[in-house]
Amino acid sequence: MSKFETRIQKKNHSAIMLAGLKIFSQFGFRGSTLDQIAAESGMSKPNILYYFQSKDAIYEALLAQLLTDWLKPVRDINPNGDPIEELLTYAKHKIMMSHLYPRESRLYANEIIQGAPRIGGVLKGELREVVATLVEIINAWSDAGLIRAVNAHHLIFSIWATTQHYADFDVQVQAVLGKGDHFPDAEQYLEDMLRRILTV
Amino acid sequence: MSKFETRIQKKNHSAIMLAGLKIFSQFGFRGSTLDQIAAESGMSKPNILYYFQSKDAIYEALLAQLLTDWLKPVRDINPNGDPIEELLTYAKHKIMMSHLYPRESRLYANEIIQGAPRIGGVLKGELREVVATLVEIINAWSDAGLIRAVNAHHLIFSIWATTQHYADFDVQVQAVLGKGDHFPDAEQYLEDMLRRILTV
DNA sequence: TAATATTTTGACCAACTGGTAAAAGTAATG
DNA sequence: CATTACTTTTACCAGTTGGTCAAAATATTA
Repeated sequence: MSKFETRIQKKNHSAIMLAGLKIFSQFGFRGSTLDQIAAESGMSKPNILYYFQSKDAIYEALLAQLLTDWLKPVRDINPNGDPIEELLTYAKHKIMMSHLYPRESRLYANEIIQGAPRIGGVLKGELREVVATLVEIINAWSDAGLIRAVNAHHLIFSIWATTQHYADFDVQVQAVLGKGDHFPDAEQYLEDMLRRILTV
Repeated sequence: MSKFETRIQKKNHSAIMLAGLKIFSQFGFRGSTLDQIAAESGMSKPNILYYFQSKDAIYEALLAQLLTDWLKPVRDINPNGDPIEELLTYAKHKIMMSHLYPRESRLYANEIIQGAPRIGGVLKGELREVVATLVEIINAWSDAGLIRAVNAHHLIFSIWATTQHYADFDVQVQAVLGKGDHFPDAEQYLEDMLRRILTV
């Protein structure tokens, strides 16, 4: 009686989510079609609409899952841990996410670039709160002299920007550096950058 | 006989480009429609197609202009200037571009995120070359002991990522920081970051 | 296995898509 | 002012879009 009971429902539900992620992350919401998602998932269009009420519903389900996954590691930052190691762990986690789940990153980027019409509320609500908490932690660290005095907000933005860049702008990175795995170098650079900025 | 002679042609050509920039930067190529561009420019759809052969043509004209404008400041970096000041000038130029022309940045971001189907060649050609030249300059600087030894490629990526972030993710920045002009703070943070990374 | 519940499909629809053709309207020029 | 060149619009088209519906196919259960 509750959500997604049968094995068929489970299988098809996740097949649609996976196909939707692939298509939406590449073309954005308006640029994606149900036919594409149907083809990608190997299902018929009406069958997809049997599991999701609408194209919107698929997209929103993806975004909801994404936001949950993304906010968690920010909350996991320990105010009592070693400041530089805590931030480094977070940054490395983010760059690993860009490596392993670039499509999720691109889906989010597409949504934000287009003005976040569907998750504007979450940004001004949950995200803002989570950031505010982290900013307080960072400021407490610098007040205690454990890290340099930096603009905490822009520090966070710079971590987001530099880590997500490798997922969102992957094509550009590959064009400049050639094909291959550039994440080890990226991670090393990021670590060096953060240590330099944060070390007193 | 040559391009865009009459005043009407000049006016309408640039009106379409402006409207196209606004629409394409928000919805991406496939998410944008000629009707939207027509409405935005205050012209009829057939009239737009009188000045541009197709929807594609408008988009490609915008991208072409963009790439020219973006590659220039990279080429302007002077190998004989003061290294840190040269890179700082470039970074500040980029963040100013994000401030003044966020839509151009978003147009480009949309194109790249979607796999750069139309400018892949330029990326692997001109962009790659320009970056290679800059990388050599930076490496020469660090070999000469004028700046710290850093991964030049990833230094460049981090400048791009952090500066463009304020245009592409503007909605997110506004959601977190509240409405207002956050570019002065962003620029100051960026300067601090770069000085820290680059100073021997 | 028969009855029931779930899943899938084929045919279809109205709205929208990029684009066309021809004619009407407007500006420039002799 | 008349002719020519340029500009704009109206009406239209074929293909695509998100979505519906009823029937068919399949799975589950008594």
